Amino acid sequence: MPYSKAHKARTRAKIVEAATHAFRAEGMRGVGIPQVMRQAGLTHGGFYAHFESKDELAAEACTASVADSVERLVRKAARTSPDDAVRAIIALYLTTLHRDTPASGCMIPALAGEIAHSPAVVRAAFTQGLADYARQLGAYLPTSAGSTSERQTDDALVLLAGMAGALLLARAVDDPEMSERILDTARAFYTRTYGGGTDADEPSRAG
Amino acid sequence: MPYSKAHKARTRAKIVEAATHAFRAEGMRGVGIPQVMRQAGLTHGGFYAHFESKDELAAEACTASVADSVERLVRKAARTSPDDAVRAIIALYLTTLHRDTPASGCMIPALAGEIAHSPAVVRAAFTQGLADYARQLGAYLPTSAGSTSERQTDDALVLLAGMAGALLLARAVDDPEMSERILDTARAFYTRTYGGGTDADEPSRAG
DNA sequence: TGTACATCAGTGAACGCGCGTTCACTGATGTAC
DNA sequence: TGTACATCAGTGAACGCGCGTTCACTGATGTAC
Repeated sequence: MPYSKAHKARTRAKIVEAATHAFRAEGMRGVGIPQVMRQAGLTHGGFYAHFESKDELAAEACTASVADSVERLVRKAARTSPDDAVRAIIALYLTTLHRDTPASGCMIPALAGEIAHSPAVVRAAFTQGLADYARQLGAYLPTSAGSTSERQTDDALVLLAGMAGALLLARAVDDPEMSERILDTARAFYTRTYGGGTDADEPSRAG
Repeated sequence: MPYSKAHKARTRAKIVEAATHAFRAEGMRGVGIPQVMRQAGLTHGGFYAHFESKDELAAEACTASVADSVERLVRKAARTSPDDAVRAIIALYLTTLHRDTPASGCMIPALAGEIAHSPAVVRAAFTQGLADYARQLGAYLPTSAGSTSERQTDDALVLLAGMAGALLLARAVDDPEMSERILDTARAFYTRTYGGGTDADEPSRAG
C-alpha cells in the first residue's frame, strides 16, 4: 500500500486551499492549474489524481471560500457584543484592507461575476454556500416586530449584495480617492440602516 | 483614395457595438476577437486596422456600455414624473428581464469583476464612466436639507453598487426561486430607502 | 462623362503561446512474510 | 525486527485547441486626368 488515505486527503485539501486564494486574487479564468498546483507545492500533472476537471476544483473552491467567509464573520461576531455584531461585520467588510487583499477576502465580489458564466456544478456550490452565508449573517441582523428568520435571511442577502457591490466598485475603480469614498459612503449607509446607529469609527469626510 | 473616413468610422463603431454586447453577455475573457468581429459582420484579421489591441477595444467598449446604461436611465426618467424617477429606475433595474438580458443590460454586474483585473486603460475608462453614471443617477435622488450634489453622487454610487450586487447574485445563483427573492427583496429595500415610498408594483411575497 | 490608378479596409492563413488534459514513468510508502 | 513487493501519488513531457496578433494579399473605393 502506498501512502495513507490521510496523506491524499491532506494533499487534496492543500490544492483546494491554494485554489481558493488564487481564484479570489486573479479570478478563476485568470489562474491555470499549473499555477494552483505550484502554489500547493506540486506539479501540474498530479492534479487529475485528485480532481476530474478544473470545474470540479472550482466548485469545491467555491464551497471552501464561502465557508472561509462565514467563519471570519462568525469569529468577528463572537468577539463583539451582540448589539454591535452587525456594525462590526460591516466595518470589517468595507475597508481598504479588505479591498486590497482579495485573496483572503469575501469570495462574492471576487468570483460572483465568473460564477454566473460557470457550469452547473460551480453555480450549485455557490448557491448552497450563499444560502448558508445569508442565514448566518441574518442571525445577527436586528429583529423587528413579527420578523421571521426567513425575513432576516432575505435582509442579509440584500446587505451582502450591497457590500459586495461596493467592494467590487472600490476594486474596479482606478482613482484611490473615489475608491475610498465608495467604501466610506457605503459603510456609513449600511451601518445607519442595519447597524442600528451611525458609523462611529470614521469621521465623515464631507463635513 | 479608398473608402471614406466615414466608412471606417462606421465599421469601427460597429465593432465597438458588437463588443459591448458580447462582453456583457459572456465577459471580456469569455469572448475572443474572432467572435466580436464575426458579430460585427467581419473577419478577425481586419481588427488591427481599427484597434491596437484587445485592451484598447475593451476600454472603448467599457465607455460605450456605460454610456448605454446612462442613456437608458435618462430615457426612463424622462418618461416618468420627477417624483417617481428613482422608483422607476430601481424597478427597471431589479427585474428578471434585466437579469436575463445581460447583453443589453447594465455593464457593472456584467464586467466590474473583470475590470478589477484589467490593465490601466480599461480601469481608467470604467472609472470615468462610473463617475458620470453616478452623477446622472444622483440628480434624480431625493434632496434632503443642505444636501450637496456631491452627496447625491455618493448616494448614487451606493445605490448603484447595491443594485449591481443584487443583480450579480441573482445571475450567479442556480435556484430560480432564490434568484427572484433576491431581486424582490432588494427592489423593495431600495425603493423604500431611495424611492421615497414602498414598492407598489409588486405584492410582497412573504406576507 | 469615362478611365487608369493609388490607397488601404478587409481577408484568411499562419505565428507563438498558455491553457486543460493525458500518459508513460518513478519512487515513496504501508503491508505481508 | 528486516526485507521484498504491490500500490498509486506525484512527475514532467506531450497532446490538441483557441487565443491574441501578424502578414502577404486582394479588391472596392474616391480622385486625377
